[in-house]
Amino acid sequence: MSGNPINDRRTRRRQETRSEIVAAAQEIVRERGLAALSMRDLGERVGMRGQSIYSYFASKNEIYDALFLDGYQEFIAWMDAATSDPELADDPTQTARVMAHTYVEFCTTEPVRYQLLFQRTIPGFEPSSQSYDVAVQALDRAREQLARLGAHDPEVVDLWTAVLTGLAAQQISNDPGGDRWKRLVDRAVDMLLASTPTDTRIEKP
Amino acid sequence: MSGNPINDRRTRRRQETRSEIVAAAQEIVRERGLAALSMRDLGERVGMRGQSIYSYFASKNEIYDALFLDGYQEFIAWMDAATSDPELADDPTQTARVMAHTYVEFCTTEPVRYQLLFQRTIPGFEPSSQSYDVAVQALDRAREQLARLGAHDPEVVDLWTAVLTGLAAQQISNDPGGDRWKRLVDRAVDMLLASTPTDTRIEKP
DNA sequence: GTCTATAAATGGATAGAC
DNA sequence: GTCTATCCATTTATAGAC
Repeated sequence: MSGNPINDRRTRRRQETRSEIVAAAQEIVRERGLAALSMRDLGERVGMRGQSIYSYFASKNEIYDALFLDGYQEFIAWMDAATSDPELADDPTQTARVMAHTYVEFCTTEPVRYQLLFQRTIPGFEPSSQSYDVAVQALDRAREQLARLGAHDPEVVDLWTAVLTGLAAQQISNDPGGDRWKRLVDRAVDMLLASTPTDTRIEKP
Repeated sequence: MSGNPINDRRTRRRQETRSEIVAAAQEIVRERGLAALSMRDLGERVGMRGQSIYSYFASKNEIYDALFLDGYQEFIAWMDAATSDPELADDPTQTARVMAHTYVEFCTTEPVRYQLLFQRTIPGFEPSSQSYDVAVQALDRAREQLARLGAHDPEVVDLWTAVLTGLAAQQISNDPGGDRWKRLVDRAVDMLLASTPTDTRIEKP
């Protein structure tokens, strides 16, 4: 990019500090909720005054945006890791099952992330267009995989996302830390598969 | 209670004002979200200073509690109205279908209420024991109705609530004002019914 | 790049006059 | 029962010294 080793070093340091700040922000919202993030606390946790954060992020919304982007990148990583098993390549049904488990686990292990990424519950926050692009791309990829089960019917995909989101939502708000709804994932998948007529599925090549 | 007509009148007036305040609070949260409720704004909307509200409610949490209680009473009213048709008395399947539609409609017509009653997303708010009792009672009644479909298996009920909550959640956060998920309710009910083996259902008397 | 100082707004809650 | 006055805490963000 620049070719100047001094500038390179400087921007690298800067990126490191930005990452530190985002990591600290993640800690805070995990412990106290999305709304409880304040620049003071954030600064304190990262070892500087709250005002100094503004040297790295122009506003609090930019911090939320970084969390949002980070969250979707983690989401992609989770899904990729779960579906990368070569045995799944020819088996869309099993792939869908694995994805279902991964999605619900992803949501319930970090409820705040679920809220930020999938529920859009933050008062004045809108993701930047770059972050939004990543989000759309991540969700499209997941939906595309599910669509292989019922290619002729987009409603089937919506039904899948609703069922899995519902399991996560109920788990988070009515049995946090438990598995009352998480353990129903397989049953839900069976139900969804049964309701998708085989003749609408794409056959193996 | 008192027998004193002057005190009666006074407490009646007082109750009227309390109701006015709760109604105004409902307006505010509907327009601007649960977190945006402030005593100042609330006072302004009801025609007094924010501080004067404290003559009726000891704290802001008491206002949330009144909204919570009110919301569950509305929930009961919706469910009763929807299931009071005498033709449903002998038909648990059709009753479940009607309840499903009513629940999703109830959640999506007032997302803030869904958030307050079913998602517990308010920072420091815990319902009072009285309000909590009403909530438990309301949910138990609904679950009891659904349980008639799969009496031997409480997991079936949890699956129902998850699916319906998921439809509402997706509708609210991904297509507010539309019907992309609402229109899948019948399909979801069919799917749920199909996954509940007939031999586990309670037969008509 | 981090600090101090400070602006400017907001919000919950209490005291006491009327 | 409602008001004024006020306290106190919190928070986002900017200006400017170092």
